[in-house]
Amino acid sequence: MSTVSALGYALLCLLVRGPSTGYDLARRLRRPIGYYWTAGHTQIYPELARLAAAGLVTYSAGAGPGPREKKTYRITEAGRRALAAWLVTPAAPRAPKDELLLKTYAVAAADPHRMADLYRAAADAHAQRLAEYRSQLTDLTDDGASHPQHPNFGNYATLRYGIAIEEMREERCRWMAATLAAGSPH
Amino acid sequence: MSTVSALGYALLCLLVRGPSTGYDLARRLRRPIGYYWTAGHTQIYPELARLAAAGLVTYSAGAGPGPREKKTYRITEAGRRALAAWLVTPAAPRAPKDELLLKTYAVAAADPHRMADLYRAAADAHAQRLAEYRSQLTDLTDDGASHPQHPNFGNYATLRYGIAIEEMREERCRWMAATLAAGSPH
DNA sequence: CTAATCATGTAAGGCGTTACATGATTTT
DNA sequence: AAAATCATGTAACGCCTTACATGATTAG
Repeated sequence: MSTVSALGYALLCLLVRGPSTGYDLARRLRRPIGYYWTAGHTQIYPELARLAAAGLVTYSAGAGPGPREKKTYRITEAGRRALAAWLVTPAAPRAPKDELLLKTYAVAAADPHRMADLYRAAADAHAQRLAEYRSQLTDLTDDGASHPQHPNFGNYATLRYGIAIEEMREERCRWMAATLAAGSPH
Repeated sequence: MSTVSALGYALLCLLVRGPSTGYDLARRLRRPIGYYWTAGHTQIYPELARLAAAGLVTYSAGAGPGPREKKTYRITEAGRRALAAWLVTPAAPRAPKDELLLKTYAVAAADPHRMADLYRAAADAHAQRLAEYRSQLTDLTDDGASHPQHPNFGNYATLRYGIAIEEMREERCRWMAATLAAGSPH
């Protein structure tokens, strides 16, 4: 009984939209999925081999640029069924290791002005990412991807989610910076 | 050159507030930190040994309830300095593996009504957690922890952060459920 | 001429979870 | 009598990152 890992399903999520090489999957993982899921090629190649062994993907091999063959992977019918079943399964709750929240818990153990700087820098990083997301959202909206039937609705919905996350985090970081600065006159 | 892991700093974050046994640290990690950082005792005990070897904590041993000695750990001056330095260091950006966002990306590959059920269930889970957080926030506010000088300000700030996260996620999940339902008449 | 891109893999080591192992005291 | 709590550890295994390894083509 071969259980598929979350990474395996992430690859199926990409392959259900079209065939790819392992290299191409690594590239497609970087954007937009890379904002909330990452994997390097060293994880992807062995995982593709496992998916192929389980019959969830197939591949056709040809001449590659390097010393090895280039393999193009496709999702199978069994792969589609496994993906559809996984998609509607509730995720087991996992604690999302958030280093900034950990630092917030112990904020009293460091200099308040230096901590305020940290939150200001984090807020700026969130603002920058927000700008990227918003420009991508404009393109998708122009394509009509805001309708659930549109093939790119998944991209649209994840972006809306991501934007809401970044907005909230930026606001929280600004609040922390302001509160720390106000509470500790220099 | 002993580099301390994030878990090590998490333990220092707890020990800076007071001495604890390894068992007690596991308990204190569950709430409120457990919402955004977890560790079982099997990780904690070896990590405490490493922190002790690095001179960041010390312990006093006594008779325990089981066959082994009970050890009470305390943070050292070197530990306080290391913690303070880490707190003001910007975190390396790590992708926060979010399974629900992955499923959102591939939402088109499953039945829309079943997916709407998934988002409704997730929204309810966020609502339940919100209720817990809000009741804890009330207690802290009554204690005056909303001021940055108060010893429990760290708890207050993390809770405010956590509440903002859960509010945003609940709202996003409700939007997904409603949009999917509206887009696919039964 | 150098760097980036395309393309595929292995190996070592750290991080994290689950299972195994022991045993006294307190609560149900 | 059984279960939960207090208390500390080891071992096996899976996930993930970093480093190592190869080599053609294209862009600057």
